[in-house]
Amino acid sequence: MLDLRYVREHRGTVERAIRDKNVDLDLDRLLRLDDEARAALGGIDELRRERNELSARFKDAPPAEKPALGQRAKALGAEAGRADAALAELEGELRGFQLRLPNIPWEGAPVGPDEGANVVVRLEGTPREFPFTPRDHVELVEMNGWAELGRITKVSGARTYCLKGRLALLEQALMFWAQSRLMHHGFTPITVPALAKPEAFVGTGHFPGHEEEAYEVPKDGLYLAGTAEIALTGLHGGEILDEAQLPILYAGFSPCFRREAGSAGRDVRGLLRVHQFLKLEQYVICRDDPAESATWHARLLANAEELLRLLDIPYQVIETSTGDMGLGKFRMNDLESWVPSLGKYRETHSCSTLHDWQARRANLRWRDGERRVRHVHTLNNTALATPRLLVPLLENHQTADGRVRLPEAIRPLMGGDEFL
RNA sequence: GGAGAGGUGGCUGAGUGGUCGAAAGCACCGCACUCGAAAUGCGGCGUGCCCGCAAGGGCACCGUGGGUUCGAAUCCCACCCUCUCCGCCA
Repeated sequence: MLDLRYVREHRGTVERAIRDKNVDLDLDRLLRLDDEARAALGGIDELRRERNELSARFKDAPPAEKPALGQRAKALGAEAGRADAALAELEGELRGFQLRLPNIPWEGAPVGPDEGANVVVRLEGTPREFPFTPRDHVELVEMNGWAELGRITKVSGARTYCLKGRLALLEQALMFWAQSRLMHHGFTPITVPALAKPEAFVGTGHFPGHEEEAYEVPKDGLYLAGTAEIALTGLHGGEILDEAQLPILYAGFSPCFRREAGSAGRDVRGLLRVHQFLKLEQYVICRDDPAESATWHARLLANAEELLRLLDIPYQVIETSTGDMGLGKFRMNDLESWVPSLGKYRETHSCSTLHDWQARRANLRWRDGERRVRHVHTLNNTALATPRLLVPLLENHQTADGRVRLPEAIRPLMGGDEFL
């Protein structure tokens, strides 16, 4: 969400963001609604002021004047009430527009309508040359009894899975390992609910717009979140944080649910794109200083890269284009891990800076040295998501006989064994 | 699921339907005292929006939404949430 005053005063910048982010939004209409709403508000305030004035006189007024005074005050109040109802309608419409206002992307973002405009900024690690034909992760998992991929659809439908045996253990080991490392980087491990109220989804910017991506629990008015970001943004929502509390660094762990509506037929095989998964998310709330949030952006990315490096997974860093980064993002970098069976890099991580766009929606603020109240900046980045990351992990480290060599970093948590 | 209690500013906690955006204390900020600190004293100290260059002015908000009234934190209704006890459960 953008400040309407900002929109009024930086119309050109907002127009460009709308265009670059490929957003369908009538800015003229928005500004017109804003004008009307402010004009209406002025009138209502004036009516109420008069009403309040009459009411204040009522008590000490001569008894003879009271009926007339009361009547006039009541009439003013009723008029204000009617005007207010009309204003509420205006504001409802205005808010609908306001919620779809995109954040202003940073000047370094490639401009383009979709992921085709994304830029590879760095390659890290070298994809392994296999002296044999590498198997894909589904084969590896099946020949080792590490999952139930077919059977479980009887129970839970497509895009669901069971991890079994040592792979089930590895998932937990990876999560524990990543959480520990982040803790040493100063992040507070925190587990959060996947269940959340729709307001929380509005707070992050997932609603309105991406309702189709979330599972709904209508009986209780709740939705299942596809990321810990939802709960973590809401966690401090409405608060005014003290400067001393900042930055807040969370390593949020949660089950994640995604309906994958619109990706029917894509990645249906295996563990790459599933409806339910586990994710450890780095999350930062900091002061609204662009230099500071830029520093955190770099650190989040570095932390995620460190984990990938320690797991010996080759990856590339993507600078996401304006059209692909999403409405609320200021900047977004994806990490894509090498998947041998596909012969390409696939997204396993996403690092985003939202500036105060989310903070405005979630009403998340801090008080600065001059005791002024300001919105915070928020950032989030995948630290580790499974089972998606298991795909490159298994495939990159497979041996000719179908075993998987564990990266050294994770061996201590897997009984010191070299192989899974 | 059953029974009860309660939701007021960062916290604790007052608040006869009118001068209450809200006492008091704590916390916090400024100043004084001090070599410095503590203690003490004085002053300040909610949020949002609108108008204004500013000074300042106005409106709204005491869980949420309705209602009664000239006037609601205070009365009425509904809902939400929290806490305690019982039941059930991981």
